[in-house]
Amino acid sequence: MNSSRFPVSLHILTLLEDAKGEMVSSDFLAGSININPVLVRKEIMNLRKHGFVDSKEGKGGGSFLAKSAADINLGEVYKAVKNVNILGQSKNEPNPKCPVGRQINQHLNDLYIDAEQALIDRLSKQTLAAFAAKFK
Amino acid sequence: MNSSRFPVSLHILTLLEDAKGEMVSSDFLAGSININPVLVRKEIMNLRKHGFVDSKEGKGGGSFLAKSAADINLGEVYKAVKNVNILGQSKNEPNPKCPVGRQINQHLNDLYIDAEQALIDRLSKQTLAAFAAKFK
DNA sequence: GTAAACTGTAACAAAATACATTACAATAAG
DNA sequence: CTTATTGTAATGTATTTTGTTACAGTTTAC
Repeated sequence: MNSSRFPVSLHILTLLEDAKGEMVSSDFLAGSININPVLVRKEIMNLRKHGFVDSKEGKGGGSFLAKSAADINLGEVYKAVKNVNILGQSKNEPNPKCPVGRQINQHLNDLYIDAEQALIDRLSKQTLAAFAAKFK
Repeated sequence: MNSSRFPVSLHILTLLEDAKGEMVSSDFLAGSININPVLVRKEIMNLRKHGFVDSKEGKGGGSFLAKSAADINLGEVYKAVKNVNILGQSKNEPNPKCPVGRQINQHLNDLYIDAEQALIDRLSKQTLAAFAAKFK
């Protein structure tokens, strides 16, 4: 997917933590983030798939954290949300007749995995609880 | 700019290191990377601006490394190329009436800077020379 | 039991971004 | 003076991201 999924997801999670277990509607979330409610629901679908939140349908429904904010770290959130390579896509097909072109995707990939791990390690040091506490 | 600037720049630099100081034309580079020569020249403009390469116009012209590959590390290359936030853009305007919306961009930004620094630190451990040597 | 407030999800539209192409002036070599 | 090349602008095309509309399904409350 896209480029603003992490900020959107973190914004959602922060609002849910703020709500202290109260149901929060996708319309309310969308209003704070200032994006379309359908996008919020799509993002919530993903957060739910990863066990961070749960939702209740019907009148008075909405979403809420499925586990304590202290048990969610930002590295996990990042992993739940990222699907593109951090250092840029290498979707193109380099020239296989060139020794560099032939091997570069493999080497880039190795580099990506290593660099991204450093990023995730850093993010994992911060919990959602700690992040949300900054808004107090 | 875009998502494939880092791989393209690194591909260029690797080819130039491979060429051992010989001039390499943007057409040749574009052929290995399999993108348009104009994009290569634009990327080279940036690499030149950052002192990694130099170019010579006219017949027989092309580009070459402006300093030893041992003195270029991948963190520098990353910094020369990245202009979007690593964790995604937060270009949108969250609702200023919401306590979370009002402050989130500042907190996201702090997080970005911290996380990106971890990434850069990791990338900085590898030189262009070491990366290019993998293609031997 | 039906109206209201929601979620879930698909289909489509619009906007933004990235990438490619064309064109051509300027430069340098031979 | 011809040829190969960079530098750069302008424009077109494709891809990706985001927004919108629509509506079926679920739950609540009266």
